[in-house]
Parts: sequence; C-alpha cells; structure tokens
Amino acid sequence: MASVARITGMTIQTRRERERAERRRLIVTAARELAEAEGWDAVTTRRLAAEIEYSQPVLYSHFKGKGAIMAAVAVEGCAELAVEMRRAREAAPGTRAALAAVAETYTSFARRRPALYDAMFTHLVDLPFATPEAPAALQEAFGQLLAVVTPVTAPEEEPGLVAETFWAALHGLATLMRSGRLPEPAHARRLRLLVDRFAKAGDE
Amino acid sequence: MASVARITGMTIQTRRERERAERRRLIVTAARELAEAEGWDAVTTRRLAAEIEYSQPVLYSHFKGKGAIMAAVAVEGCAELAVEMRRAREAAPGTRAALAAVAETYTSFARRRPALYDAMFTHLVDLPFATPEAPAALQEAFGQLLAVVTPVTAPEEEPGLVAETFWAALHGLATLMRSGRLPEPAHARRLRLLVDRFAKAGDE
DNA sequence: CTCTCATTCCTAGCGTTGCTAGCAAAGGGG
DNA sequence: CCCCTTTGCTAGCAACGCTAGGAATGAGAG
Repeated sequence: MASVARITGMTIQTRRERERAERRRLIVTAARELAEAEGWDAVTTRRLAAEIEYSQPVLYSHFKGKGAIMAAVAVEGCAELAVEMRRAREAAPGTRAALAAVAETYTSFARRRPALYDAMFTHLVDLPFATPEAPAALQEAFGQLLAVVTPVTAPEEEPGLVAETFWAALHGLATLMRSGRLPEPAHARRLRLLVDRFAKAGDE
Repeated sequence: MASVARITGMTIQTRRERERAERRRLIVTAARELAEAEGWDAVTTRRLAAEIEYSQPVLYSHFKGKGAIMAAVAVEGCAELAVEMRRAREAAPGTRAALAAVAETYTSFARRRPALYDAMFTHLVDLPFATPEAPAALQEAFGQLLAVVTPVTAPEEEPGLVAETFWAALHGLATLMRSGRLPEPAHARRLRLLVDRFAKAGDE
C-alpha cells in the first residue's frame, strides 16, 4: 500500500531536493550579502563557504563555479531592478516624467547596490542577454525601459533600438561615475540632459 | 677639468636613467602587446617578466604593481584615441558629420582594441580622471568630445556636461556590446540614433 | 536490529596569482 | 686593487579557484 508520504509527495527524495534548494538559496543570499557589504573581491570561495558554514566543495555541487554564483545573484538583482523601475514608471504622471523617473531609478540602483549592479552588467558572467533564453527577470527589466521609451520613439525608429541606446547611456553614466571617471555632483544635471535629448516627443 | 661627458650631460647617471627609461618603455610595450594579443588575464607578472627577459621583481622597481602598469598602458591608449578622434573630427564636413565621425571612431576604437579600452575605461586603475591632475592625453581625448559637442549644445546647457553625457552613452554602447549584452549587428543603427538625439542643433 | 551500499560532505592539495624578503653579482669611485 | 653601492636574481609567502579521494552519514534489505 502506498504510504501517506508517497501520496502527499513528501518522500525522502523530495525532502532532499527541498534541502538542496534551501542550501542553494543560502549560498546565493550569502554571496549577495557579502558582495554588497564588502565587494566582490571579498567573495572568495573560502570566505563564502565559511559564511554558509559548509566546506568549499559544497559550492561546486550547486554551481559550476564562482561565475555561476555571481550569475545567480545577478538574476536576483535584475528582478529587483525591474520592480523598482516598474514602480517608478507607473507612478510617473506623464511620458517625460516616466522617462526621467526610470532613468533616476536606474542610476540610483547602480549607486545604492554597486555589487549587485556589477554582477548584472559589468562583470563577465555567462548569462544569455540578447536572446530569448535570457532570464525572465532580465527581460522584464528591459521591458520597463522599452515601455518608457516607446512613446518618445520617432516613427522611423525602432523602440527596441531606442531602449537599448537609452540603456547604454544610463549604463555609461552609472559605471563611469562609480569608477570615479565622472564627477558625482553633476550627476543630476547630466541625467536631466540625457532625458531632454531622448524626450523630444514628450507630452509634458 | 670637467670631462666631455660632464659637459654634454652624458654622465654615468644619465646613462643609467636612460636605460631605466628604456626598460620602462619595454615593460609598458610588452604589457600592451600581450594584453592586446591575449587579453589582460594573460598579462601575469611572471609572463610579463619572461616577455621582457627579466625577473619579476624588476617590474616592481619600475611600477608600484600590476595596476600601475595597466595605468601606463591606459595613458598610451588615451593618446591614440585622442589622435584618432581629432583626425575624424577635422576630416568631417560639418557639425553633425563630426559628431557622427567621432562617435564611430570611439566605438570602433573600443572594438578594435578591447584590451586597451578596458585598461582605459573599465578596469579599476588608479588614474586621476575628472581633476586637473589627469594625464594630458586623457584631457586631450576628452577635449575632442568637447569640441564636437559644443556646437550642438543648447544655450542653457553646459558643453562639459553634454560631452560627459555623450561620452557615457558611447561608453555604454561599447561595453555592453563587447560583453555580449547588446547584439552587434544593430550597432550602426544605435549609433545613428544616438547621434540624432544629440545633434538637434546640427547645421547639416 | 544489523548489514550493505549509495550518497553526502570534508580534508588535503594542486596549480596559479600578485607581491616581497634577502642574498649574490656587477661595476663605478677612492 | 679594494670597498661599497646599486642592480637584479632566487626563493618564498599568502591567497586564489577548483578538484581528487576518502570518511561519515543514513536509507533500504534481510
């Protein structure tokens, strides 16, 4: 006769899989917190292993390597950025305001969560980007840029290209500023200037 | 009586200084060539020492560390980028053409010399950037952006900020494309789009 | 309850990195 | 000719990402 466990799916197998999933989350969360607190240089496999109170090889039974862990953190970051941008866009009163709000949200995110941002967009992590296989969170984030940019796209332009170009500009501002190559104080003015250039068909 | 060497300045001291300067150049050149050929990951201190046919510690008698060597290479790269951009700007027939030509030159440089570009603008090298102490080559490069952007600056805008923002956009395009986050084929159209957005006061 | 076997997880170590201490050799100055 | 400074080497340190191989754990069979 089939046991209750078998009926409800609470077999030993499922318990182990659940524990594995939990530990995987533990790794990703620890990596993220450590990175946000002390930067990615501090996220060594030894340090991370100590943080989760397991030995190093455990990491490699969950991820192919450090890069894969960073990629997992990056996906989390994408989801959060997408949420923040959506909120900013939907709260904005008009087309131009939405463009400005999303731009501000994006660069603010990069500044508030530098480690997260680096994992997502500057470090070399093997994440599929410009393909259908890209993570849903990433596509969602890009979707927000697309939504906010479509109203200011000229008839002869393609919204996708405008979104990509706008994204690139925001990314450039964020990274150059964070590496000290652009002076911080003028950031707001640069951002306003960029929005001006892209919101030529703004309704407000 | 003072020797000929003393009069002409060809003392032992100067010979040594000359030899030191030559070896410094040798290091920088070797680092650059190695980086351009196999990427910065291949530029280890051991490999570089073997390349110049000296031992590792010699490197540290010339530079504070690997970062300082990269910084030296970066300065070289700035000089070359500045030359290329100046040439493009001066050969362009009009304001808008100059803007487009410099933009094309910039992103083309980033694609043709990825290692050089990384040392200049993506890697963390301790180079003074937005200060008067910035290397002359760097200021010259930025000057080209400034020159090409000034004619399309609105009266209420500051050319410096426009140049910085335009630079950031180009940088974003270059880095996101090179890391596979933006699809390459559409690059020309994105560049054209960006130039459109910045050349609103173009004379042609 | 006990034996068996598969899975889990740790200790130990490999090869590499940037960087440095300390000694040997070279070479100009008295 | 000898001293002594300068130069550049050998050897090694601590830390990195990653992996092999064995010990311990725990589920299933008799």
